[in-house]
Amino acid sequence: MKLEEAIKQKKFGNEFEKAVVNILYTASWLEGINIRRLKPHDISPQQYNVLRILRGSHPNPVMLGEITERMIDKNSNATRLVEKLRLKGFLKRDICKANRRQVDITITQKGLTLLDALDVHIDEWQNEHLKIKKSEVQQLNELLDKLRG
Amino acid sequence: MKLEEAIKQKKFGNEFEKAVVNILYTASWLEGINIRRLKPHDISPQQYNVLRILRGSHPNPVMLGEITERMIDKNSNATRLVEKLRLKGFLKRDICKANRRQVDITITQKGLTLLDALDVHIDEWQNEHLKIKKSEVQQLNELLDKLRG
DNA sequence: CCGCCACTGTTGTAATAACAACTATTGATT
DNA sequence: AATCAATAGTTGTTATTACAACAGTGGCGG
Repeated sequence: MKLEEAIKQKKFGNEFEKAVVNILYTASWLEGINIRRLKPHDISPQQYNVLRILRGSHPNPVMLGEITERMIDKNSNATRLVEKLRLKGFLKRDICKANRRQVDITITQKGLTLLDALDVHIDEWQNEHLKIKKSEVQQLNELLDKLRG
Repeated sequence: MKLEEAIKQKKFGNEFEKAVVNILYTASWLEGINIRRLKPHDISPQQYNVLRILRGSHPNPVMLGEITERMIDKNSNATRLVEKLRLKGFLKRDICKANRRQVDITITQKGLTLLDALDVHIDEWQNEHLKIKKSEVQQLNELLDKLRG
């Protein structure tokens, strides 16, 4: 759907302004879809993001600060996200013996199983919601990378 | 900057997954820049969004529900955003006489002045942060519109 | 009219974000 | 070894979000 219809705005100051609104709107739209996808599993998009970072370096642990650096939304508070996931049994937390300031986080089997379950329908999910061809989506990725400089 | 560097992730399941992350990351990045731009004026991005909607139909009022429909982030609670802006004197609220369920919102001169002040440096702001050519940004807008279906 | 349902906003709440101040640990310097 | 700055996380606080329940108003069929 055209952005103009989605937010019922006829015109924008210029294409750049429109792009800013378009990105923010599309992100909010995706976030909503994502929340509904994750809700049955009782995790938030940020918690999902943490688990995926952990899976990426499994079986090696990731220190807390690195989680923050690698999160999509850097404003999330990794300490509290990790604690919530720990309570649900999706990861474990260990104080690093070599450097006791540091906290090593490792995803558990339960966490891996959850991610696997979420992966199963990922293709359908993409086909259902992302109405764009593969060549176009590549181009989109390039443009977004370029925009950020 | 390439997304892979920004979030230190080497590879993605496919280009679609990467696009989702890329859009969310870029939106979070833009949101951060926007917060810093608006902070000196003591308003949030959502409050800014409301004021711009109101300016769009000024001098005609906009009913509360229409504000919600037209907001970038539909999850914001328009009642409370409007109340905050009213307390700062940027808009006025009137119960519609023809239909007393309805609340008509109108931007005030003070609100218009604030938006004008924010408009002044908008071109510089775009040039400083959005590292992309006009033809490309048009393409980006088309791709985002298409992606949402 | 009366009852009912759809419409328009409001309010309550628990969870989360935003931001800053704080503690603990380490390494470097003298 | 004592001091100091830098590093790594934690905690506190206020504001905002997400979601749902609620209340008032208007329109319409009987």
